[in-house]
Amino acid sequence: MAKTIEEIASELSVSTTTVSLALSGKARQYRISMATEERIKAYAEEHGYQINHTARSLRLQRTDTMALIVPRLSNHFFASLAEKLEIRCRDAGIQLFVSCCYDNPDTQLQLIQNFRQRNIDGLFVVPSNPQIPEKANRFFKHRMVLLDRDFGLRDFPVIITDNKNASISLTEKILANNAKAAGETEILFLAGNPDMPSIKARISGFETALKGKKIPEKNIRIVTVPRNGFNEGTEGMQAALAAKKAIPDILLTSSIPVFEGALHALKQQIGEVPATMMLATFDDHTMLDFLPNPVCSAKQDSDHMIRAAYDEMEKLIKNIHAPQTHIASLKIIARNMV
Amino acid sequence: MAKTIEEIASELSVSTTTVSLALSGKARQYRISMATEERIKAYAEEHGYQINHTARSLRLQRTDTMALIVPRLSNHFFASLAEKLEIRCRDAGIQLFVSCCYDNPDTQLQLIQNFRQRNIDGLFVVPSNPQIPEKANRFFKHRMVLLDRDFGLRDFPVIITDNKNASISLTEKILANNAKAAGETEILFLAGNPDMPSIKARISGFETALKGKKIPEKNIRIVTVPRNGFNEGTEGMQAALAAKKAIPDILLTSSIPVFEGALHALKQQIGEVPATMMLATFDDHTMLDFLPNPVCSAKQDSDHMIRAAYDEMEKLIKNIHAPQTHIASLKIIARNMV
DNA sequence: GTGAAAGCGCTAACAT
DNA sequence: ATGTTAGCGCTTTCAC
Repeated sequence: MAKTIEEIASELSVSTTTVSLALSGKARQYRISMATEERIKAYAEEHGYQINHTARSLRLQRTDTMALIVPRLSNHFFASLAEKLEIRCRDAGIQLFVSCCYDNPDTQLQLIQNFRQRNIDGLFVVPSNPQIPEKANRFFKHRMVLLDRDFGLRDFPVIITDNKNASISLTEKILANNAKAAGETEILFLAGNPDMPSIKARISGFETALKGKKIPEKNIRIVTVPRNGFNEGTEGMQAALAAKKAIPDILLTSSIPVFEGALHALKQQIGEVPATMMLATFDDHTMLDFLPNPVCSAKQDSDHMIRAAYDEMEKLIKNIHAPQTHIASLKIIARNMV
Repeated sequence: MAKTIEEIASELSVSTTTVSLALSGKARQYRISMATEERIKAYAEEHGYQINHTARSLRLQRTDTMALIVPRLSNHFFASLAEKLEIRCRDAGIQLFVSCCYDNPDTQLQLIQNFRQRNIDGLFVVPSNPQIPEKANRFFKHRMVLLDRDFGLRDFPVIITDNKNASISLTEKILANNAKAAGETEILFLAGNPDMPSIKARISGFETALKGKKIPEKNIRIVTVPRNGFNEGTEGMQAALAAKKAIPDILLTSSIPVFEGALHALKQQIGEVPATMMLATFDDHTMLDFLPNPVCSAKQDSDHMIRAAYDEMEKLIKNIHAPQTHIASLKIIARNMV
């Protein structure tokens, strides 16, 4: 084991108070003499003293630890959130636990309980259903910031993106580039879990944008799948192709994994992704730049989201109860189109 | 605050010993009566008792906490490692800290010190240089598993992939599909930080595979860049194009970010990624399926790596000092080629 | 079958 | 300017 404050104290024939104060930089405040302070610091340095954070946490009732629960890290958007939040926390002296719940409410609840037992100071969570925050609140009296999904819980800070408007922009952008006659355009929106508010908003924006666009009702299809995953994207596209022989001219997807799954199904079923098919998706990925198709994506502003999320958490830590909903705007990125 | 064992004890007029034993499932072992055990458990349940992990950790000198340090989570390979390791740890009752060091040795050292102070039980790290493990070992007496990079430190468990052989396979695969005459084939390998053993092995495999392949020396270019990043990929490709007017017929890259950066540069400089250019990269990505080019990738077996890593850590925790080097094999995935 | 008590390492109010 | 000490909540040895 490493040296303790008590050992240092006895070896230097001073009290633990003195050592503690010197090492925590409170020497001035408590009028420890410069000489003593220096002597202690030098000795600690020499022997590689490392504070025991566990003991400190127990005493201070604060662990300088927070947690982030996301569905998956293999979804680049969440990985990016995690990366940025971890760095933001670290800058504040907080270490971050990162967990994946696969959008399973039971797993999420278990994680929350686990984090409660570990006395984390705050929780960032992408809630998998509207009940989670209420339940979790028994444990974290409002030391909780909700990310990415707005279930209308105004009692907590919520950080989301402007999905409806982005969906409108995305749809309009792609329609503006559509070479086909409106009457003959087949358009398909493949959307993950429609119970999620973010997905609801994306669908709603899509419908809004299509109003009065002269595309016949029968040519517009919205296929929802239970999750925003690759397999679900594949299955959704298979189902869509089976239901109607026509291959869509325009494909929108609600996330990158669904996008990938859908294209995978296309390759499987018809041997290729027709190069003229217009593609649009929520979230962004560099690889989209290299597809031959016209591709349009809606990139979330994860920097903004994390900044807002941490700011809200700081308010909670300071016991300021004024939860705000932050709506970050998305950026539409178009490739191979005007 | 939540109820403590002491409160429960006094409210039920039993001792803290009894409560502790009942709640930790050691009632049988210590011959607590069934009746008492049930009474305590029911009471704890009813009042939502949550163990205080901090206090427990202090007492047990064990936090049931580990940490993973990777360069970035925005690199899908590392995100995938993190996701899998977190789940593996959680199954074992361990919660995982995940941190990004951006391959900065100072950051990495700071993180390691921080984790030492937090008394984590074990550290998984992608070392950013060969000195890190030695330095970190002052803190973690061999409770450390090294991932992805083999600096030849046989004193620690190391989990890597068989980069050299994969590089040979990758190169041979793409050459076998090369339609051009060997004498006229321009081949470029764009490789991230050549100080990293993984990159060294990839370069070496590339060179080995090219021996006796009749491609003239002057047509083979290896451009190294300081990091396995997008920007570095872009700059590397720009440099390659500037140095020689010829656009390579075959492009290999050492990672997905470099791959993306390189293709980005191509689009910028010559307006497109020629559809006949043969592409090969280490690591894998679903999106590669959708490029029009012949594309070949070497996918790491992250499941295997994480399993091995955790097994090695378990040995260390049990004070079995028999560090092994695990070499996971890669899978070559070919698209638009035979 | 159950209880008393020490002690993990730290902080900070209070005493000197 | 520095020292004494209680106590954060838990586990476990030893005593009864």
